[in-house]
Amino acid sequence: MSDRTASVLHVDLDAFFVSMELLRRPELRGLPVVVAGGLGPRGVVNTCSYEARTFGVRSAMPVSRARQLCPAATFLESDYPYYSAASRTFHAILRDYTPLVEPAGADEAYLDVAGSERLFGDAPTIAAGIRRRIHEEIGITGSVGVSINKLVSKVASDAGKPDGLVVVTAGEEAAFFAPRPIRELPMVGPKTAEALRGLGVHTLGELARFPIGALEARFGHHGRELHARALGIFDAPVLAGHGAAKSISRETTFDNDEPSRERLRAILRGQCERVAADLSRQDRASRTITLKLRFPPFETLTRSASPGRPIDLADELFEAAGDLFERAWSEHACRPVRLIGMGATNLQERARQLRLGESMDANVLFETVAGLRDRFGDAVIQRGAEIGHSRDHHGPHH
DNA sequence: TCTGGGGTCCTAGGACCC
DNA sequence: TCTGGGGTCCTAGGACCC
Repeated sequence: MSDRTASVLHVDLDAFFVSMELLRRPELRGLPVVVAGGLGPRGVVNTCSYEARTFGVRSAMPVSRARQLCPAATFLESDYPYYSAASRTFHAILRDYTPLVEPAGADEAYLDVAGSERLFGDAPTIAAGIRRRIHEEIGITGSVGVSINKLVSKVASDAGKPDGLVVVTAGEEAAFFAPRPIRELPMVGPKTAEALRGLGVHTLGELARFPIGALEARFGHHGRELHARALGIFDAPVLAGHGAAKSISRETTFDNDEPSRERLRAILRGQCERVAADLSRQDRASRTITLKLRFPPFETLTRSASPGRPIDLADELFEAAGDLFERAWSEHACRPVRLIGMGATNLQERARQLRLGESMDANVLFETVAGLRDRFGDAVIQRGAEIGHSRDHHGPHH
């Protein structure tokens, strides 16, 4: 069948945040542990230990639900600065084997080792070496899938979790996929899975045998793609690096729905400053600004505007986002807001120079603030109007 | 159960241009 | 009169991923 050799690896750290917490809290090993982005009333689970999973706890689940399912679990708040050092070590290990490393988040990446085999051995040998080094140098376990493409390697590493190595030899892709449930295929989320089950399709083998025409009638172009993927066919190559960002955004969900126009505007202003700082560091400017509002119970709207020229300063972002906010909010009768956010999209390289007489002080200030927030977290510096807000109890006190 | 925050990609309709 | 076809940009929303 295939004359390609299996040289694509997907490497994934196991229950990354929880594994890192267990390193410094070994007394919790073997117990249900849940790490959540926030422990407030609207927090959701980031990662949980395999012991917690036996109670039905899952990623992206509301913390309130996780507490019901497993009241005995230890609940911890995510500590991103602590995890990021391990993440850098992880990616550095991978780059020791090939420059062809495509990061896919803090705790996973794809590698193509076709050009590295003379130096380091065949792909399964390299996979074993990577797993050993992750364990020795970070102290946690990782899983690896090896196959001819990114899709099959991803499914393979998931199948081996935790602490697994799964090799799918060339030509065996469809057979490896056939018995697996459709939800294990990347691109089949809750909605697509429900629609497929409605067609009587529960496994990837059933999906592969389903008539393409019927899939296209139901899912459009999506249908043809689903069918190909069910057979393990996937062409996108491993691309080094992560490329320039296509959008930059910040959003905030309130513990209690926020009714105050002034406080909403102040939060929005802070978000514009953070986005402006990111734009500045990446030398990018935005041609489209998007405002996001969510009203209770869970009704989300977005409004966007494209000013005539690319913009990148906090004042410019806030001028656009503030206008969008005023219009959208009054359309919704100034109801209390569950979430407010803004984003810069349609990014392009920033060509602008600092104009004579422009407020250099303000730009220097913003970049200083951005640097402090990088090192100590977003809560370290806040505008006066943000202080005393309901979400502050998450942050450090000064 | 009651749903974070940061992203990517796709669709679909309408405006506008040739 | 009352109408083609293609291309591009913009906006709003939604599915999906980590």
